[in-house]
Amino acid sequence: MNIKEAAARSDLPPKTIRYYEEIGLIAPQRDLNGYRRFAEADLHRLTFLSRARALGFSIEECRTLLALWADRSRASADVKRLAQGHLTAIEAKIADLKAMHDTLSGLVAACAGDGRPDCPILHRLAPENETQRSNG
Amino acid sequence: MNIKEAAARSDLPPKTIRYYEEIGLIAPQRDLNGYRRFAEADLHRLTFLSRARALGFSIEECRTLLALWADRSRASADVKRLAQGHLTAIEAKIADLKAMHDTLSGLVAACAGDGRPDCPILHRLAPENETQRSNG
DNA sequence: CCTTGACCTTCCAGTTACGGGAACCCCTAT
DNA sequence: ATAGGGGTTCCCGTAACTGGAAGGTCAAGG
Repeated sequence: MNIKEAAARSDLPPKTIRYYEEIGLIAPQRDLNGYRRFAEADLHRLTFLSRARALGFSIEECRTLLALWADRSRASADVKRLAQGHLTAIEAKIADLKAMHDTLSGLVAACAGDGRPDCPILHRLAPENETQRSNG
Repeated sequence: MNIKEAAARSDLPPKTIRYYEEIGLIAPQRDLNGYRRFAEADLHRLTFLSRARALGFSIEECRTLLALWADRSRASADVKRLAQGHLTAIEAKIADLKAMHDTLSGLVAACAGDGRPDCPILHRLAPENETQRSNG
């Protein structure tokens, strides 16, 4: 199949597929006219990549996962370690975002949001009031 | 003060401060020797930026916030709208990350993590099993 | 045979918000 | 004079693509 069908079936944009070839994640054959020809095996790799990316794995993590997937003698411990590391990173990001969210939602709630200039959000950001900070 | 002290007092790296000048967020004076000279007003802007960035506002949002802060006749509604938009974006990111987290933590828990090759994580990513997917 | 339109190709630039490092200048103390 | 610890500019690299330009290919229609 050509790139457009591979894109549709893997749920990845053609541009992304070309990029994945460029960085060596896939290596489809070429037709005489230069068009990429995707075999089922290529499509499987693309689908694998699509799902791994959807779970937030980085490209380099995906590269490792692909290698582990291809290695019939892999240890599941290696996969688990990688996934656990990613999971921990996700948890850290969530914690960061939740802290921002808590602070910001309080400020938004406290802001009148009318035509007057007084605003607790700006007040919180302004460096005059060093004392009443609690977070940030 | 010189850049190092401004950096220490605003809790921003010198590189970041130079970058902020380059993109027009600050405009410190220069000494005859070419060194940047930071007045208190510059430091206030840097501190404001430091806090806004810590709350996750993008550079362009910070630019707007600085303008609103400087505008004594602003409407708090404008600030609130911007903050609310950012808050919504944060909530969307948290939701995405939580979805990843839920899927991934289930898979990690299900993986034996021993020397055997069988692995539910890879199984979930592999495109053979189209049916038993529940989340992607 | 020619054209149109939908494909495909490569290549280059831009995105976000900086960080690293080179090459070089300035200032103070010894 | 020299050593060190400032400062400066400039350029490259990051992650993972996306957009767009310039141009080749292919099937269908007139």
